[in-house]
Parts: sequence; structure tokens; C-alpha cells
Amino acid sequence: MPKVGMEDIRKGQVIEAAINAIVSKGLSNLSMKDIAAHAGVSTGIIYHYYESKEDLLMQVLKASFRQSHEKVMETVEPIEPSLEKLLKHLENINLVPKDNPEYMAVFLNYLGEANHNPKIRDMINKLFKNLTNYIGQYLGDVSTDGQPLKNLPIMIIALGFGLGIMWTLNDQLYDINEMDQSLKKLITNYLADKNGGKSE
Amino acid sequence: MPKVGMEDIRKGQVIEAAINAIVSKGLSNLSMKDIAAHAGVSTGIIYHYYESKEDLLMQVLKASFRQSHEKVMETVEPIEPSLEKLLKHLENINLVPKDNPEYMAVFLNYLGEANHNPKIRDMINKLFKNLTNYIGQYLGDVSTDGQPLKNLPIMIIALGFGLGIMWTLNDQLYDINEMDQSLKKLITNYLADKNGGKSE
Amino acid sequence: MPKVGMEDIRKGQVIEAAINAIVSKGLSNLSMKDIAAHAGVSTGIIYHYYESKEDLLMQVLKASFRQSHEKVMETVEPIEPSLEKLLKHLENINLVPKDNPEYMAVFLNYLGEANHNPKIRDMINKLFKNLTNYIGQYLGDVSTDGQPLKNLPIMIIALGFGLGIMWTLNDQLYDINEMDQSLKKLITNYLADKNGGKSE
Amino acid sequence: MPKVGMEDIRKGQVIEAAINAIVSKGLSNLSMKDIAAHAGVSTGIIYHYYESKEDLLMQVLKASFRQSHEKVMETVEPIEPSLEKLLKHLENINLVPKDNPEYMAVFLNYLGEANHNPKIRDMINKLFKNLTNYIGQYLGDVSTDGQPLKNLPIMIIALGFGLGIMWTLNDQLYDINEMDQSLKKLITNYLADKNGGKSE
DNA sequence: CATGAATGAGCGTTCATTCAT
DNA sequence: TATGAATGAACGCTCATTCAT
Repeated sequence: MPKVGMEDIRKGQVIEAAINAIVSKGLSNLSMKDIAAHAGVSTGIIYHYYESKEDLLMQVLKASFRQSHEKVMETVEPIEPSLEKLLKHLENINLVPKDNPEYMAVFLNYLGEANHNPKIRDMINKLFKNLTNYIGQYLGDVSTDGQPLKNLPIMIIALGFGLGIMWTLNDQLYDINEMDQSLKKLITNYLADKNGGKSE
Repeated sequence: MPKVGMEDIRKGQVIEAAINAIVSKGLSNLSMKDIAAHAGVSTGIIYHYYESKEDLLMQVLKASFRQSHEKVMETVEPIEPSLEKLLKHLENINLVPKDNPEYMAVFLNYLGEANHNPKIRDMINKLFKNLTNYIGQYLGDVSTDGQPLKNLPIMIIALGFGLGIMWTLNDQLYDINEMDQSLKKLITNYLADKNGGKSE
Repeated sequence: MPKVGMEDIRKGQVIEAAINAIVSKGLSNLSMKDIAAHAGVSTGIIYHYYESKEDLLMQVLKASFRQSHEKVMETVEPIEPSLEKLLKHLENINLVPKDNPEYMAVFLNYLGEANHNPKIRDMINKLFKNLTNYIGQYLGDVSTDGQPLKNLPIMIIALGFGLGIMWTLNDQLYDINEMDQSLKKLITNYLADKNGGKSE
Repeated sequence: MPKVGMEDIRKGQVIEAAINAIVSKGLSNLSMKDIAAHAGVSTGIIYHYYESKEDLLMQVLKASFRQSHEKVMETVEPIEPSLEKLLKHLENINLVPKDNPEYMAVFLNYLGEANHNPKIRDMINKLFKNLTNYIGQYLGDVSTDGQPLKNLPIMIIALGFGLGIMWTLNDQLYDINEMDQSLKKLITNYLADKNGGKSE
């Protein structure tokens, strides 16, 4: 366990302030002054802890991903092929927008930048890949059965993000508990198809 | 049919230029000068057609949605309950990121703004609702069968957007044709379940 | 003769303002706001005419050199071997700090930067070389007589600049007319030495 | 002899560091942090020894002048009328830019400030006066002979500084040994003129 | 004595917007 | 209609100076 000094605490506080500032003002309108105000410090000191605004914002994205990742993973470790665990994982994914709205807000704000900022795009792609891999591990050897299962993890993650975005922008759109049921049915049925999606 | 004058043509050209500018520079780095340059006009004239940058950017979003909507719809009209047509629609959705990358780029760029800009959020929510309704119409009375089908249209749209975003950020992530098959199977299986998702 | 448009006039005004600002505040304390104030314009517009502060300051140096060069040269053209013309040129050099104090001020201010800014150093070195060449042309074939004459042009320029600097910082240090006499004697005597500096 | 305490040693170290920092970064780009880094101390402690950056930089100039002065003088003391010693002094002056490049760098950096900073201007003028006086003492009673000799010391110092500046900015401009010969010839010839420059 | 975290004014620069032409 | 020069507020960032430790 690495020692956490005063400096790391401060750095964390600035990140936290930046996340709050992004949530309330949006990434594209965000000034260093905003972040400083949210953190209750002067603008100058931020440059003591981070090289530049860009550096800070990359750390924000990293921290946001790490934190959210831990939340999603914590309840279902260890990872092993298991339908039960996959469904539990699905539940967690479904709860992200409600339990971690700031995470979804940060994610949405960076999505637009991803198109023109390779560093951000790479990070988000890596996130997608990681999450997809987790699903794959829950599916285990089943994935050798047929071609279509190759796409199931991607579809699950896409579905999770799609729903997360939609719910974040309108929390009246669907009932989270009902959606949990629907999701489980959708995935279960897909896996139950013994034909494995071979279109005859 | 409203008369389309010189003014409207010009307005359209500016919108088109703005879309191109967003695609190539990103919404957050976009200056009026960029847009003017893309349109081949002076910055001053833009203020003759639009009140402000904000006004213009809202029209851009509107136009982008309208245009894309027409594209997605055109091949499957008229809308009536039909599994075949639903699958055809699914195909169209799946093709959006490849056939209309500018649309996806614009969408991604506005997503981040949606969180703190109610006007944009409302527009995007309305888009989601419209698209969801279309799916519902393809499903028709089937939707009265059971509770879970209420969520199917939302899941389909979420899936479509989720996949679209992921493919936009990494077009190597999946093969579009294969994904088409997987999507069809996913939806077909869900619909085939006579139990309607009632977990007993 | 190139056409001089409105833009060139403006650019010239900004250069003039920058020179005045350098004279009164010094190069190292100079802000774009200072220059704008001296020119009676906003800071923003300067960037319409010059790429950056660095760009503007380089143009200031260039313009300053060009202008001063023309002043020094104008009365003694055409250049040809002639002791009389050399002495006349000497007179001009001796008068620079009195007739063009702003030039000397600008020169002094850039000297300090020359040590760490290659572009400025190169420009100043080129100036030195040009001025030295002029002296060489006034001397003509005489320069083949002996080795030491190789250094005479350099010594003359060094003397001119040295005196210019000293007089600029203290105009009571010497009487310009008397110095004119002393300089002429110094150079005349050196040229009169038939031994050409061969130390026997 | 004043007692030299720990404090004075520290003060000297800071001055030395500041000179090095000026040489490597230039006066106008110099931050207190740079100086502190060069001295291996914290920025805070510098304010224990010096009132402000301005104060420190004035001490740097003073120290630089004192130190260089000692170097130039040491080999030719005591001062008395003597052509031989004058020529030896000339040699020393000619060698300054090669032997003490830091001194020339510091001098150049402060020259630009001299124009608008009276304190610096006064210091530099005093330096010029001192150096000129030394030359006058080497010339001794000869100086009563005629008017022109009044300007010889000034011309020698101007020449020394002019050459020093030019060589500092381009050490390929002339060969130092050859220049030594040229300088000696220039001065010797001037002194040899029995007419003393009386313009008839 | 000594540190370096912290401040905040001021820098160079950008850009939405206006308006004389 | 159409231009683009001009404005000035706001940005990201730096740095002399202070002060709790």
C-alpha cells in the first residue's frame, strides 16, 4: 500500500472539485477559476499539483473510471464463468446512473471530446474493452459455442451505457427495477437459444 | 409547403458548415470564425441569420436530428406492426454510425452539453422518445401482452446508441454485418419467449 | 514600389507604439497592454496584425534597424573607396545617439535578449556585419596592404556602438563635436601608418 | 576588515546563483525559483537575505562590477603613467569577453534596463567613469598636452565594450590575438601624433 | 533559520459580438 | 446584404511575495 501524503490528499481534493465543477457547469464551459472555487483554493495552487488544465482533466477521467470500476466490480468478485454472477453484474451496471450520477455526468462530458482528442478516445476505448472482457469472463467457455456470443459482451456493455445515458438525461424514462427484470430476460433468452444464432 | 427563399438557403449553408466544423474541430473548440471559414462567408453575416452562437448551435442540433431521423425512417414507412419491419429498422439503426458518421459526431458533441443545458437535454430526450415510439409501433399490440415489452423499445434504442457510440470511437470493435445478426437474434429470442419475462 | 494599404499603415502605427513603449518602459517590463495603450487601440487588435508578441517584437527590431540604417547611409551614397566619405560616415555614426535616441534605446533593450534568443542574436550579428562591410568598402583596396586593416572596420563599428551606448546612458560624458574630431584623428593616424601595423 | 559571518557567505552564494541563472536564462526570463534552484535553497530564504527581487538584482550588478573590476586591475597595479602599462591594460580589456563571459552576459542583460531604471543607469555610468579614469591615470601628464587626449580614455573604454559586446554575440568575428595587435597600433599611433590633434 | 504551499495580480492570447463601411 | 476591423471580457498560466510550520 503506497503512503498517502498531504500532497496526495490535496490532489484528490482538486480532482473531486473538478468533478463537481464538471457536473454543475459542464466540461466545455469549465474554467480553472471554477475548479479553484469548487475546491476553495486559488487558481495558482492547482498548478502546483497538476501541470496544466489538460493534465488535470485527464487525471479526472482516470480517477472517475477507476472509482466507478471499483464500485461495479466490488460485489461480484472473483470473476468466473457463472450465469448467476453475470446477472448480478448486470444489476450493478443497471444501477450505475442512479448510484453514481456524477460518474455518468463526467463520462458524458468526455464523450464529446473523445472524437477529437486521441488520449481521451484511447482511454474510453480501453474502458469499453475492459468492461467487455469482464462480461466475457462471466460467460466463460460458453463463448466457444457459436459465433454470435462474440458480440454478446459488446451488446451488454452498449446496452448498459445506452441505458445509463438515457436515464441520466431523463430519470423518468424507465423504472430501474423493471428494467433489471427486462435486461435479465433479454440476456437469459439469448443464452438459452441452443441454435447459437446460426441463421438457418 | 413554406416558401424557401434565398435567406433559407443561406441559413442552411451555415448550418451545414457548422456541422462540418463540429466534425473536424469538436464543439468545445469551435469558434464563429471556424464556422464562417467552413461556410466561406464572413463572421458578421452569420449574425444576420442567427441571433447568437448559442442560437446557431441549437439549430444545428435540430437540423441534425431532423435529417438523421428522415434517413432512418425513409426505407421502412409506413409504420405498422410487423416483425419484419422491426428487423429492417434494426438494420438501419445498426448502420447509422457507418453511413452517417457526422450525425454520430454531432450527437456525441452535444451529449456532454445536455447535462447542464436544459434546452439540449430536452431535445435529446424528445429524440429518444420519438425513436422509442417508432419501435413501439412496429411492435404493435404485442406490447399489451406483458409488462417487460414496455422496456423493449427503450432497450433497442439504448442498444443502438450504445453500439453507435462504441463503433464511432473504435470502428474495429465489431463487424457490422455480424452485429446485425446478433442484434436480430437478441430481439427475436426476446419476443419469442411466450412467458413474457414473468420470472416464476 | 509596393502598394501601401490601410493594413500596412496600421501595422506601422503598432510598431511605432511598441518602440515608444520600449523607450519608456523597457523591453523586459513591456506588456501588450502597454503597447496597445501607446497605440490607442485595444489589445485584441494587435493580434489581427501580428501573430504574437514575439512576432511583433521581432518586427520592431527589424524596422528599427532598417530605419536607422537608411538614416546613416542616406548622406554618403554611393559607396566607394574614399577617405573623405569614410570620415563623413564616421560623423553620421557619431551622431546616431543624438539624432536617433529611440534607436539606441531599442538596440540596448534587445542586446540583453540577444544572449538567449538566437533569432535576435542573428539579427544583431547581421547588422554588425553589414555595418562592418560598409566601412570596408570605404577603405577599398587599401585593405590589401596589411593584416591589421582587417580589424579596422570592426574597431570602427565597435567604437561607434560603444560611444553610442555610453552617450545614451550619459549625454554629459563627452561633447559630440569634440568627439568627432578625436575619432577622425584616431582613424586618420591609423591609416597613415605606412608600416601597416607590422610590429618590428 | 569586516567580519564575514555565515550570513554573508549565504548572501554571496545567492548572488553567485543569480549570476549563473542570468547567464543561462537571461535577466528577463529569470524567476526567483530559478535563482533558488541554482543556489540549492528555497525561495523563501532568499527573502531573508534580500528585501526583494529588485534588491537582489541590484546587488548582483554591484557584485558583478566589483568582481570584474578587480580582475581587470589586479595585474597592472599600481597605477602610474606608463605607456607599457596602458598597453598591458588594453590587453586585459581585450580578453574580458573570453576570460569572463559571465561578466559580459550580466552586463548585456542589465544594459537594457539602464535606460529606464535610474539606479542601474547610475551604476553603469559610474563604472564607465571609473574605467575611464584608470585609463587617464595611465596616460598621466600627457593628457595636458592637448584637447583630443581628453577623449582618448573614453574612446578606449567604448572600444573595449563595443568589441566585447560584438565578440560575445559572435566569437568568430575576430581573432583575439590579432585584435590585440590592432588595438595597440591604433592607440600607439594616436599617441605618437605630436600635433596632438590640434586642428590647424 | 529554512521550507515550500498558497495567494492573487497580471501576463499573453482568444473570441463572441458589434458596427462603420 | 456583406465585410472584417475592432473591442474587451475572460481564459490558462506564471510568479513575486508571504507565512504557517
